[in-house]
This record gives sequence, structure tokens and C-alpha cells, in this order.
Amino acid sequence: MGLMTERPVLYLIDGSAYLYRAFFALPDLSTTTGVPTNAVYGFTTMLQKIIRERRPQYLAVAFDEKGPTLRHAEFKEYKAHRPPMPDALSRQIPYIHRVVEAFAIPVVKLAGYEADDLIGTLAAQASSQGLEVVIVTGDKDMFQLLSPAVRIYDPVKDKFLTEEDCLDRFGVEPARVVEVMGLMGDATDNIPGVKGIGEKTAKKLIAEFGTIENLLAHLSEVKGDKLRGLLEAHADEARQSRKLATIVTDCPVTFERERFRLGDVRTDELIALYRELEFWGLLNMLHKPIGGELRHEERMAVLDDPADRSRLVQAIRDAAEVAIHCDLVGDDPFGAAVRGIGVCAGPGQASYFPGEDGLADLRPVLEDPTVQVYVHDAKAAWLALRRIGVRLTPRFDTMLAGYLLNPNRRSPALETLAQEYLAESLGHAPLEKKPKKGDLFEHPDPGETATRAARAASAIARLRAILAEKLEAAGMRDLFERVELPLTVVLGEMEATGFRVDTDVLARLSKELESQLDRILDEIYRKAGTEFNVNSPKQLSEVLFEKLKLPPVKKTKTGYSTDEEVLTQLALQHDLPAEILNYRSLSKLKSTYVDALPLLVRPETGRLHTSLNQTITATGRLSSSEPNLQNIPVKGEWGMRIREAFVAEPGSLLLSADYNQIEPRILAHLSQDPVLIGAFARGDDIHTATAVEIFNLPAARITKDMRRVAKTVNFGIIYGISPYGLSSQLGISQQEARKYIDAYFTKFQGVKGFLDRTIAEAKEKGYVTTLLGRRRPIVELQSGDPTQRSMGERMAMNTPIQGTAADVIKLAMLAVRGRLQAEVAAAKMILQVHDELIFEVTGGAIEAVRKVVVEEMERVVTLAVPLKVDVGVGRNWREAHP
DNA sequence: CGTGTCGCGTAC
DNA sequence: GACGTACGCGACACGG
Repeated sequence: MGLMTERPVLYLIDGSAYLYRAFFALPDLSTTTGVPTNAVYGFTTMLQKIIRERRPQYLAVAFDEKGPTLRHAEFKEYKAHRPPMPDALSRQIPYIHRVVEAFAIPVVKLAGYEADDLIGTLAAQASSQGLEVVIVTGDKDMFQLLSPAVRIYDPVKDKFLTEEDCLDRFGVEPARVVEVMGLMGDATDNIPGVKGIGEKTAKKLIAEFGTIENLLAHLSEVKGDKLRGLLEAHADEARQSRKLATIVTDCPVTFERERFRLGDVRTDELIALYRELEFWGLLNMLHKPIGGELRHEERMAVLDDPADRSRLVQAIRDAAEVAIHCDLVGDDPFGAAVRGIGVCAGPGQASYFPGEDGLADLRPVLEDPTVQVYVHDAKAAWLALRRIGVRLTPRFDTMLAGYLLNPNRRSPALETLAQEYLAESLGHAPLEKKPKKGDLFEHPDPGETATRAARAASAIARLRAILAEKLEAAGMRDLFERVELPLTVVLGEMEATGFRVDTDVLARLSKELESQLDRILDEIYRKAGTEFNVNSPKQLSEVLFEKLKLPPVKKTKTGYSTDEEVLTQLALQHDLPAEILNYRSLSKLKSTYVDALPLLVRPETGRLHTSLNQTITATGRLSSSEPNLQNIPVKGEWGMRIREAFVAEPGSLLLSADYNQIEPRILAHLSQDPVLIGAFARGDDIHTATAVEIFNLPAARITKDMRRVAKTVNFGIIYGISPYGLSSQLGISQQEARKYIDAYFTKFQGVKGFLDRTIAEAKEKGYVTTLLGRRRPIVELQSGDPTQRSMGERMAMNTPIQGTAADVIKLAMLAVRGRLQAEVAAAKMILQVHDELIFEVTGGAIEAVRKVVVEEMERVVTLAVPLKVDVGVGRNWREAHP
């Protein structure tokens, strides 16, 4: 720190200018009820930033007052060209005032004066009273107010500006800014200036002559006849413009220090307002101290005393229920240690069981079947507690419940649910964002994590009651209790088991791919006649479309596309594109699988432990991450060689069981289409059967190509078909695609009726459902944008099919797991890939497992068509693939 | 130097 | 302007 004395600082915010700026700069935000909010949002974030980061003692916001001002009297054209305030902005003004009020910030406005003038006057008075002044504005006119005691802060650029910046910008000191502006004018305020004189000339003239008056008095010395003529002709406009640009510093306002002291934030008002405006992110930040203290978190009891813990354990037994939140070291439940557990056994009773002693005391109630344990993220809790030997049976999971109630958001974080259903912020991690890896809270204040865990437990307890009721009301209680909740444990077991990978196989593949890629790269450089980064679509575009002058096929947002379709087409007229395709495919496999997978093998187990995420997808499917084992290549020689690296333990085998055509079968059931049902009942090949209908030919005359078309149509139907999509998939015209679609619907009228009904129902109810009552709200159907609406229709068609398939395989996982646990301990379920379950089975048990798996998978639901399961067995995933 | 976005490509 | 659902790579632009 330097030797500067601490002087009190006054912040003066140019409210009106900032509103306009935010309104035009930010995208069209609005609440779900349609209230525009972009200007309020921009304004509020700016206020919050200044208060939090600058902590000003004194602060005021100045606004323009409606009606004519001094400048209008002076010059009737002033701001005349400005259109009236847009409706979307004027609707936000009342909210702005409520925000300012909630922050307890003094407001300055005065009829006949603009915000600039009020700020100029207050700045002059405050600095003369010994305060430092910071003017918050992005308006360059304000440069004239700069002085040693007055700075400008530009919140957009996050920069403080001083007199020096004024010299840079205008070439003159602040006092003479108006002279420059008088000559050059200001288009935004309709200040004319001298026609024909721009910024450069104005700066030069004022630098030389000092003022407009002096310049006009010495016109003869001005070089250039034309320039001299302009000045002579427009002398009065220059004088008038100068006057218009001058900020008034003697408005009838008085700076009274105490009136401008920043008050205490009215938290409740602010929370109510943020909720009304749906500023969830800002709401989330409220737990951080703003302006000293906005909200202090209550400290909850940390039960260090065994007697206290024992009393609470008894209270939990009495209540027969408890909400818990594991306080983990790090964010990885598989490897995380439990630091302690937050506990809530009743209203207002949150506490914290610290350390090993606390866990030991809590353990009996966690394993007590008469005590219902409620958690957020049951799988993570199960995994974390499993490491210390506790077998949790979760009886409610707020994360799962939040997901079922709205599967559209990225992930139902506890923080999000607390805000949405309890109207409170827990001060947890940022909304819907994963904490980044390695960003562990290494040395947390023990009181802090304890308080958070206890508060979380309290929130979980209250959310449980609310969410249970909502699930019941939405008809999803069974889905929740009988499928999703018990599945958390199955998934936990699968994650904990992991998938064995032969890293030697991958290491050999990597070397082989490396030499292949080297070879291909040489060839690419030779054919391109230049060396470049083939992985860069940008550089590749330059080579293909500029250097080689190949014709661009299609565009992306940022340039010409170089995707597979484009390169395949270009391969007809040049050798290079085919090499690029070859390079791309190998490079993809190497970087995404061969080289990335070994890094995720856990040294403790020598296996890959994916995360099977239950609350991510909008349709009800699982997702897999770190690593994603649901997109391991299967096609092509190299893809199959990668699958060879996924192996069983010595002495065991992999068994893969795959639903045959599950989605078309589900479509047959949901639509009750007789033709489709008939085909499956007979055991026909579904794509050939579809071709028979589309092409109106007997099965014997269906060619491979016809079957390929029919197969694409079948996929298209499930994805929510459109002529555009089908045409681009088949490489045919949209007209031809439409013919196929029409032919399909003519023959499969039950499917047509079902899809139409589904869309109609989605529009009416706002959501679609699956066989087990899973819901997906489809907001896109309400959109005014036709593209969005079509997308909504496709989602509405696809989700019941994809989601029902997800329901079915989840039921199957539960059923199979139950049977295996009871009958064949020698088998472990290790992975699910949407329509496929993979087991690791000790050698002798294969046939028993095959029987159990097929039986359970096929009979898990009874549909209008049979479910069929194909099974493969082998030492690795390639061999086991049916 | 990290972070977010884009283009692209795997899977079902 | 992309027929559904995901995850994750490398390149690149951007802001500390």
C-alpha cells in the first residue's frame, strides 16, 4: 500500500445512460411470463458488482426526469431525432426503481435537468467537501468532469479513467473537452457541431487555438480555405454546440453527505424481487456478503460431544426419518472421504456429526430399516458411505425427484431446488455447474463445511415433503419409488464394479495409429502442397476452398463446413478429401478413446469406473461420463479393435444382452398400428417389412437398397421425421423424401394417428409422457419461432418412444439385478448402453446368467408385441457383441 | 493461463 | 435454419 490517506469516496451512477446501454447491449431476456428484463438485469449486475467490489461509503444513482430540459429550450433539435423509449424498456423502469430501493441507494432526479447535470453538480460539491468522486458511466461526454478528485469508472470495460485518459481520447485536458465537442458534435445527442469537421480536425484545432472563441477570433490563421469557410459559415452552431455539450455544474441540488450514505440492503425485498424477475443466478449470489453483510448464515450445532450425538440419534429413531448430507472431501464420490454428515431430523434441528466418531454414532440409524433416510444424490451418498462400510438404502432422493419433475434442466442441483421450491439460497456451488476438476476446497474452514452440510440436510428435509407431494400429483410416485430410487443403488454398484480394460492392447493400438497417422499426414501435405493443421476446420477450409479452389458445399455459423458429408462429396473431384477423412477417423479414435481411456483407469482397481448419470437427459435415458462408455466405437476394423481392449477378468467372460429393435417395438405398442404389430408378431425383419409396405412389393423383391431406405425411414419416424432430415440422410431430394414419408404413413396409419395425437396432446398439456408416466415438458411448442416449434414437435414424437425404451431397460436392470443377487452371485452387471446390458460372469455361470438375463429382460413389461433379446458371450466386448 | 464456444464425430 | 438423446475431443477466441 502506498501512503495515500483514506478519503471517503462518493460513487455517482449515471442511471439513465446505463439503462439504455444495457437494454441495447443485452439479448432479449424475459421472465417465463413474458416481462422483459434485460435492462434491469444489466443494471442490477452492475450495481451488485460495484457494491461488492468497491464497497462505496457514499453512493447515488441519477436519472433523467421526463419532460423538456434546459437544452431543449436552448436548441429545439436537441435529441429530437431520438425515438421514444421502447416499450420493452419503459416496462422495466418500475423494476429498476424497486432494485435501487431494495439496495437502499439514494436517487437523484430533478425536472428540467438531465442525469449528467445532476452528476456534474454533485461531483463538484462533493469534491470541494474533500470527497473523492467516481462517476460510473460509459459516456464520453463525462470526460469534461475529470479532475484530480474526480474519476470515471466504466463498468462495461471495468476500467477507471483519469485526466490522462482524457488527454489520450480528446487530445486536450478535461476543461476543454467541450471545445472539441462543440466542433465535432455528437451524433447520439444530435449536437450538430460544425458540419464537415470530425474528431481529428476538432482535436487539432483546439490543441492549436485552445478554445472555440479564440479559434473564431483567429480564423485568418487557419490553414485551408475550405476549413476556414466551414468555420465562418457555422460559427454560431459551434458556439451553440459547445454550450449544449457543457455539463451544468450548478443545478439546484445540494450534496448532503449523510443523505448519500449507502444504507443496509433490504434483503427480503431484494430476494422477492429477484424471484419475481427470475434472476436465479443473482439470487444465488446473495449469500456472499454484499455491502458488508447482506445475510449471515446461522451456524448450526456441530455435535462434538458424544452425549449430544447420542441424544440426536435417539431423536432420529423417534422420528423414524432423517435427512442427511454427506460433507465430502473433494467432488468425486467414488474416491471421496466423508468428512462428516449434516443431519436434520425435524424442523429447525439441523446439526453436524463430525469425523469418524460422528460417523460411527450415526451408522446404526443409517442402516436401520425402520429409519427412512432422505438424501440429495443417493448414488453419490451410497458410494461415499460404502467406502466406510455403510450400506445405505435411500428412501428419498431430492435430486431424482427434482429431475423427474423437470428433466429439461441440465442437472437438479440442491442449490437450484432450494431456490425454486424453498425460495432460499444455500450458498452452495454455482447453479447447474460442475465444479472443475482439481478445484478442491483443500483447507476449508471446518465450521463452514459443517454449516453447509447441516443447512443442506435441513433443505433436503423440507424439499422431501414438497417434492413427494408434487410427484404424487404428477402421477410419478410409482416411477420414483419403484424404479428410479432403487436404481440408484444398482447404478452405484455398477460404478463401483467398473469395466476392466487391457491397457496393453490400447498402448499397442496407439503406436499403430500413430504411425498410420504420420503416414497419412505426409500424404495429405503432399496432396495439399502445403503443411497445415488438419485438425483445424479453419485451416482446412483455407486449403480446400481457397488454395485448391474446391467448391464449398455448405456453411457453418463461422465459415465453410468440412464435415464428412462435404469431404465425401469433394472426394469425387480431388484426392485430398479422402485422405482427410481417413486421417479424421483415425485421429478421432486415437485422441478420444485409445489415448484418453487409460488415463481414467483407477489404480486401486485397474478398471474404468464411469459415472452413470441418472438426472441428465430430457428423455429418461441414462448418460455416461468420465469416461463415456456409451459411445465406444463399434463399427469398422479400428472400432472393433478398441472394443477388444474391454475385457473380463481372467476366468470370467463378458455377456452382452441387447434388446432387438426396441424402439420400433415400442412404437408398435404405443401406436397399436396393426401392420407394425403384425410384422413383429410374425418375427419379420422390421426394415424389410417396412420396405414391403413403402415400395408395395413382396418381400422377395425387396433389394438391399430398398431395405436401406426403409431402415432410414424407420429411424426417421422415431426421431420425429421431416422431409429435410430424411432427404439429407438419404442424399435424395426433399420431394422424394416426402414421397417415402407419405407412403409410410399411408400404410402405417396407426403410427400416423399416434404421432398426431402425441403432438396435439403435447400442445394441450405442455408435456409428453412415457409408458411409466415419466414426463417431459416441451416448452418449444409454445414458441413463436416456427423452427423452435418444429423442434418441439419432433421432441414430442421422439420422447415417448425413447423414454419408454429407457423405462423398460431400467425395469430390466432392477429385475435382473434382483434375480442375480438371489441366484447367481457370480455375475455382475457392469454397464448399460441404452438397449444393451453388459455383465461380467465367472466361467461356469454363463448359461445360468444367460437364461436369467433373457428371461427378465423379455418379460419385464407386456406390450402388444414381444420383446426380443439377443445375447453374445466372449472374452472381450467385441466377441460378446451379439 | 484458464474458460467458454464451435465444429466435428462417436454411440444408441 | 440441421430428423431424437447424449459426451468429449482439438481449435480458437476471449478475458483475466
